[in-house]
Amino acid sequence: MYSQINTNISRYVTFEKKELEIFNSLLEYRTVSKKTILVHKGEMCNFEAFVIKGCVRKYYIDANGFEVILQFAIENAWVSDISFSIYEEKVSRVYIETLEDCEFFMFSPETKEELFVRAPKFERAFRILMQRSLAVTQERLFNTISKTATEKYLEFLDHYPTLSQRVAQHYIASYLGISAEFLSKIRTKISKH
Amino acid sequence: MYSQINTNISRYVTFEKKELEIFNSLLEYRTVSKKTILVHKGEMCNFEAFVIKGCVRKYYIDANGFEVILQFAIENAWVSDISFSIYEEKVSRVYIETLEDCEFFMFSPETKEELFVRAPKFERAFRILMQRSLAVTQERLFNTISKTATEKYLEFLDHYPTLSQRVAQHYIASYLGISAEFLSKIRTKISKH
DNA sequence: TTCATTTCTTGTCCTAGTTCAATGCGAGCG
DNA sequence: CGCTCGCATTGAACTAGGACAAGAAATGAA
Repeated sequence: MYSQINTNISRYVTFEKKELEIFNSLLEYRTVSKKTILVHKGEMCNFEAFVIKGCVRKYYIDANGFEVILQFAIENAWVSDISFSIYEEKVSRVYIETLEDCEFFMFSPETKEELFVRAPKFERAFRILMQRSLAVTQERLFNTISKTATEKYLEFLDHYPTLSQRVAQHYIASYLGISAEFLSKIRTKISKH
Repeated sequence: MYSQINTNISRYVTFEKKELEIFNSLLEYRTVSKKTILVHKGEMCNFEAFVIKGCVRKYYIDANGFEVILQFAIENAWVSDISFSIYEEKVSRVYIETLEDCEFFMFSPETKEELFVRAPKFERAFRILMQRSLAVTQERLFNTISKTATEKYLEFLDHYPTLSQRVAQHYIASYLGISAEFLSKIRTKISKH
């Protein structure tokens, strides 16, 4: 049961058996059914979740009520809602919604702190994880600015080949920062090469 | 001399005097004159730099030779070139260029590792730093997708009030992901409210 | 001071992508 | 079994922003 997450966390840092046991004992296993929004019970809770199975989207809602998908997370990916508007405490809120029936391992901020106290090496693992997320997000920013819609879509298919089968197209459009209609037009154009 | 960087690194983690001494002893002080590109001597060197004084831009060049500015860094900010195209080892390369005469504290990856060995608490500080960078980049991605050029420019002025005085406008345009000409038009429209 | 180079502005034309329908099409549900 | 209802497609009209070009202003070197 834990092998999946242990492999993932050990990708850049090697842990002792004992450290992994501490890690695993602090994880909360949760199943969540399709189309549920993982609500933060009350206050600002920056949780962290590891997707064992399933698919979620993380999105924000802009001033005009428009959704912008910032991330899809599938098997072996991490999602979290590290709070986002730093400058001002704006209303822009993150939503994390399951798109399929999901299994997670979850962390509260407190248990994460406990982990770092009891096994400090995890600090390093999570730093590197953060760094990789940052690199991915920067790449995405770069693509968003410098590529055409068609290029972005083709690159998306390339990087996430399974995802286009699993999620609705208008979600992909939202992820790419284009309208659902235009994505549809791109697709028909591509299909008749 | 070190007070500036020590204040910065102590923002989210409290260090002992001794730890800060180790930290400071590993920093390399460097002055770089205006309009120089901080080259990576040869191989892939993901350095980290703290800006004591001055202003730099970090940018990528896309497939069509177009520059995209991903970050401005001024006093008390960090810049680094964490390698970026993860999926493939593409030609997309990062450039970090000084826009003014600059003073830095710099780290090589090796000295950073040495720091973590000798004072592990820094692992935590850099993790939190990473996390903040990620949040900033996500915010930027969100803005790039969901806001109009005018909104983006106004927000830029709001967040970086001094920067618009210090750097050329076409750099700001490149940062906002719009053309220099269009930014100019936005400015004239704004000025006659 | 002068000349050169870079930066900024302004106008015209153009296009990638949006918005707003209308229509078709499955898939889940009672 | 029929009926929604959300999703995808297509078309037509519209617009934010880009590309190009040419002049004005500013910077900077000699």
